Amino acid sequence: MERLIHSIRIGINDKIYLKDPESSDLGKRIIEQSILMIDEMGFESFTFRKLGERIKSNESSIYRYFENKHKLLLYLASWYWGRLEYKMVFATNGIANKKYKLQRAIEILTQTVEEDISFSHINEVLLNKIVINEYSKSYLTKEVDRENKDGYFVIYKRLVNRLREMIVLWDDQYPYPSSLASTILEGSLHQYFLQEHFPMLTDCNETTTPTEYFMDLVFRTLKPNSNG
Amino acid sequence: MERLIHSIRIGINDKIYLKDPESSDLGKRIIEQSILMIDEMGFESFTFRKLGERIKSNESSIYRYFENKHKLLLYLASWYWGRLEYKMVFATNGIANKKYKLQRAIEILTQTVEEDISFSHINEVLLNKIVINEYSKSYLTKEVDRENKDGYFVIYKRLVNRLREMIVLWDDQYPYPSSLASTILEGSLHQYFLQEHFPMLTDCNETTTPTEYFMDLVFRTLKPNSNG
DNA sequence: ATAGTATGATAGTAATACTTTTATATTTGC
DNA sequence: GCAAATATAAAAGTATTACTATCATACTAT
Repeated sequence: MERLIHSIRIGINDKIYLKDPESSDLGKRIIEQSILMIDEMGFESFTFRKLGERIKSNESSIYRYFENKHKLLLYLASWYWGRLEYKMVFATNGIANKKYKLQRAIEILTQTVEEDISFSHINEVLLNKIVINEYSKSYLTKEVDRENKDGYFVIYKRLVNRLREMIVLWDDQYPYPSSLASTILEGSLHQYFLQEHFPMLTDCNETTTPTEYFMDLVFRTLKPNSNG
Repeated sequence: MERLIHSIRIGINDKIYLKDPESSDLGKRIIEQSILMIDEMGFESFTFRKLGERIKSNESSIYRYFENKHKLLLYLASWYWGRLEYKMVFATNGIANKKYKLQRAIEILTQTVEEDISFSHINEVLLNKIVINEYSKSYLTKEVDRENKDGYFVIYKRLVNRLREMIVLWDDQYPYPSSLASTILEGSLHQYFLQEHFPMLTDCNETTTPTEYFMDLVFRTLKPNSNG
């Protein structure tokens, strides 16, 4: 089953890139090394020139794949959310018990990637760290509405919506299922960030995970609906 | 009372600036116009050169007040959180009823600034919008630990902690008061952002506010403790 | 064998994020 | 009221960023 997960290709909006990085060796090196570099130096300090030096390729060649580093971040984020969506759908598919289904979803969505078990060029542990530290920057821009219209955030939106649906399934009387779903996804990244940099602002630590916090929060908040 | 609020000076860590912008006319123009410009063009496009042109001053003069635009953002954010802290302390001070106290705090912290009633150079409505759109960028950096150590986020941390204390006051059995407090503050900004740009991901709209959502969430989650 | 496509090397441009120097106002201390 | 100190302005300079353009070369597909 793990092998099956790894062989799945994530369908990313092809407007995000100029040339599909999955289509060539250079493209894959761009993705592989950009993940390592953004993790190391942060998104602000990361440049295509530096990436070019690292992969011993030319800056201008990288520009043939991505317009700019912002688009590359959107690509990485889409890949990450697509992967998470797949994991969630896989893990919850066929579960009849509504509570258990929602529990499994929350589990998957609020866990960190602990080890990179994939054989691909994408280091999922580091990609997870990048999403925690940089994802907000991909939408906190003046271009967000145009890019949203162009479908750059579809996967993320679909994921929030899937979670929302499971919330409604368990409690169809709860008035804020969309807000709760978006709070779980965004808040989970935030709790991981706080754990690392502002431990005083969170109860999450080595022994308590964001998963436990959100699991508790959700099931204190929701009541099972009448139809079981 | 409103007048009293306005006459309060926010005590901002003096390491954030090189020269106190409150100490001169030029300093105040820098703050005043930077708020307008960051709101207009977004933090990425905003530069000290452009600000210099706008206030008809010299770029190098602005650099005598702030090392760079990142520090300026930290200054604006600190001012905003300091102001909010003051409003919250003022609004909750002396309330004996623990539930009502917490309710008032959540109300203050999750509301937007609707109109700029102050007579100062700081447009609080726009500053509130800036915090929604840009605050995350001030801490999602590689320098966050050093800057945190230097005390650049003390006001925000103190605010989260004050909220945490009121949560504990109402329910001292709840295991995640810090996480809940940080979720409310951060999540509230996020819900406002979603309302504006991703309405499908939130239940907040013209008729339902983030305040209602979080008020409901918190009081579904917490149970009053035995000692009233 | 050749046409097409991908990549590489080099150079160039405009803007950014500053720093430095020097000149000119303005304030303040006596 | 004057000198000294301080604040601001003007101008120029530097390194880096974020690209774009041109041309050469290599590899690939028919």
